[in-house]
Amino acid sequence: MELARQLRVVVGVGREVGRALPPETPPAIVGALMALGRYGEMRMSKLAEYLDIDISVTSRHVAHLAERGWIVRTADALDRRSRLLRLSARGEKVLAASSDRAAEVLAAHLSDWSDDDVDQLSGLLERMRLSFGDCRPRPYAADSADPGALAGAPHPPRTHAN
Amino acid sequence: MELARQLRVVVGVGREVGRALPPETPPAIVGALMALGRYGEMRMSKLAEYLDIDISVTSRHVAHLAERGWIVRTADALDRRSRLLRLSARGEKVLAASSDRAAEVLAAHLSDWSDDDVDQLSGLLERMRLSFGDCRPRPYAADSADPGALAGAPHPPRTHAN
DNA sequence: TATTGTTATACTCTATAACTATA
DNA sequence: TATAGTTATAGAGTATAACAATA
Repeated sequence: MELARQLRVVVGVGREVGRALPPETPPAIVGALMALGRYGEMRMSKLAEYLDIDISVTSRHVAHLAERGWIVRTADALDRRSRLLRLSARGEKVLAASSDRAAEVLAAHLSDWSDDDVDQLSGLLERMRLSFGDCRPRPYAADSADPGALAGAPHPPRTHAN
Repeated sequence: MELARQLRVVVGVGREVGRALPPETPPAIVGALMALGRYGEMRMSKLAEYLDIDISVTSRHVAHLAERGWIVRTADALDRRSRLLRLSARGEKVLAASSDRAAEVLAAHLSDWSDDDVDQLSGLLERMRLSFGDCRPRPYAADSADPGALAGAPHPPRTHAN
């Protein structure tokens, strides 16, 4: 599976794009902004799912965003344990600036790519994301000799759209 | 440029594949093994270029590989400052095991992808790598007002293939 | 009792700078 | 003087575990 090696390579490309970002908006922060900008208001657990990182890490990123006034947190009427997160006006501006910078770097390196090529790659990556789905670290690393662990209802019922 | 956001996504997928690797072979180490397995014997600076990381980081990874006997280092007769790196027999085995594990994870998530789809994505990623070329961190972050910095012969002459 | 989110801690990975040896 | 590589140090990013508040 040659794809495995290519994936390591893409991580390198991601680093390169990240290096071009200003210090105020490191890659992980921009990733959080992008997720909120693309999918709109959501709660912490959902953001962690989009970012494919543990919720504890997400919590720190969100604190970082809130300290700078880039997001607003409103109470979730249906579950007072959590709050809903969305970009503020300032957050939108920071996101736009970061996205523009990232796009510049990509455009500079991909100058000989046609729009179709870029769209094709983008589409395949989006599809790959969907194929991977929610794949954050999980407490079980069980091999096949643990029939009960995954049975039953591993996920709690969702009481409202999020 | 939607592609910028997709790139963050791929980084997440890379993490997911990395999480499946055993602790003895963390993702960065597997990346080094893969580069040596794919491109064969090379010197440190060339490996750093493939991995898109600073040579100091590469030095530590290589030390890690050497301590475990996964590579052999032979003298470079044309330049005694550097040594040539290549996989040992044990290194080949470790690489094979790691690649297999990574391939398993990918296959599990991409079970509904056709071979053509995978090849297409793999090809586009390879092309993207070539488009980015050598893009490790550089000491100059100069904007356009520095005409002399990049002129002349920025790279030393290559006295032999590496 | 289970779940959401927070905090403390440790580990992986990478970059910068100072240094040695060789070209 | 310049380059290849090493080591020390600092920082970003993430995972694990213990915890508080709510369901």
